[in-house]
Amino acid sequence: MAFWLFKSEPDTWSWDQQVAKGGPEEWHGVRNYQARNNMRQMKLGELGFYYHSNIGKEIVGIVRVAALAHPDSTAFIPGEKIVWECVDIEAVEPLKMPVPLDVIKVTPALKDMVLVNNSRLSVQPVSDAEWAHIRKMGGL
DNA sequence: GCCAACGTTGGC
DNA sequence: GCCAACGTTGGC
Repeated sequence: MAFWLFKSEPDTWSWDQQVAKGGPEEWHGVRNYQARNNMRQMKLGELGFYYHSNIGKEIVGIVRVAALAHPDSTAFIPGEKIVWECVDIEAVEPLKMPVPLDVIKVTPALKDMVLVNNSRLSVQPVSDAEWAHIRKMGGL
């Protein structure tokens, strides 16, 4: 069981919209090979954090992988091979208290998080220890 | 709004 | 295959 982190600009697609969706939603639009490869490794039912970049800059909720990686329907160019893929995710529950980036940065147990060291990667792995730590900080 | 970090593109 | 130029992301 691996853990993940999904980044989204709330301007584009926010946690509230994800919740309002009430079910699985394609995590489309990822155009980065590392992020795609992470999605390919996801298994059904695995959990991830939902992070708001730019506005908020905090982890706000927990999502579940609801469909394995499949071709990204927004990446279709006639005559070209589809290289971009996405999983589907659905909202599970919000953190009772969002965990902001600046707090993560000053927490020694979280100093190796990808979010701290490669903030531009939009789909990231999270270690078991980091997962447990942030859950607790978030009041779950 | 600025800029650092990173990824991609394209000339050689 | 290298690397400079460029575009994008995202924190500040």
